[in-house]
Amino acid sequence: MSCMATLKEKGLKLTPQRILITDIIHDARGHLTAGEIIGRVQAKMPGVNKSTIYRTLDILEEAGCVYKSELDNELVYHHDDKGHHHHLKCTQCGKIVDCDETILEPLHNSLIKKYGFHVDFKHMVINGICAECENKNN
Amino acid sequence: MSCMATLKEKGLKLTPQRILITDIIHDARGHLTAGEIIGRVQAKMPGVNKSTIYRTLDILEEAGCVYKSELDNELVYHHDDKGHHHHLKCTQCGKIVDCDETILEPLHNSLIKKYGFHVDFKHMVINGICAECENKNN
DNA sequence: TTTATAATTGCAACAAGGTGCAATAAAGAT
DNA sequence: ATCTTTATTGCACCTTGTTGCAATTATAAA
Repeated sequence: MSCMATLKEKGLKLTPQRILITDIIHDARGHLTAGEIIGRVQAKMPGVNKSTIYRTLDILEEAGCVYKSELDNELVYHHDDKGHHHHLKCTQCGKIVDCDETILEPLHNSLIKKYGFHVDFKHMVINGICAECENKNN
Repeated sequence: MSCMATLKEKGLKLTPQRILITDIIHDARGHLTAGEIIGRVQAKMPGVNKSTIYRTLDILEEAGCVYKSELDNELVYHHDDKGHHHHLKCTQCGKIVDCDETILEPLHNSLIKKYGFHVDFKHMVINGICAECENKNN
């Protein structure tokens, strides 16, 4: 539970809402959409406002406790300690395949060389056509 | 103006609204946000509803006349004939650097090899830290 | 030129996410 | 245990984008 400690170090207050939200993300395996988080929070603590939840998620993200990415025009969050990985999303069948981080290393390096640009490659979502759909199409 | 021809071939109707929207994207250099398009359309033809505009943009995208991408949680559109390129967006200073398509070729190939996944690499937005900000930080 | 028909529009309502502000509550000081 | 300060909450409202549906209009046929 170092998330709480991290927040405290930043001079942030440990409110019941924040503790609950952090616990929910901790307990989840894989990612949760903002909507799922809102549902789970309000099930345990009715009356918590969605803006509180969005704000807390932003704080946790900035503190490095949680990663935020975008899937299907929805924000998704997951806890730090699952390791970085990326999502290959098939725009035809909707299937999502996880792929590991190393595949983006070469791109990372060439962008630094050519543009001095340091990419933030955490849980990217890459759209395209998966192997099965590609076969069906041909 | 082959956009209009393309729409006609698909059995779609050439309404004044569609013609205006298509012209505006044609006339623009670089990309336009959805909001900018809505503003320009309504300046020339007041009363056109935003849902008409969003729907037309989707149709034009599916017809291959226009490319849609996402910049800063906003949809941006640009006309076909500017060629593919990508945007490197600095999350610190907000600056956007265009980079050319070839830089993603190796990734494209390795995703096909490892996962059989055919990435749709049109006008991606890649977040990170630009050279200048990186220098300032150190 | 009129008519038939299917596509399209505008509208109203909705969903996700974000923001300014007054009321509230956590945390340290007394 | 109480007070003070400052962060945080909830609220109401806003923005971008989407959707179902009745009214309208482009198009092609008569």
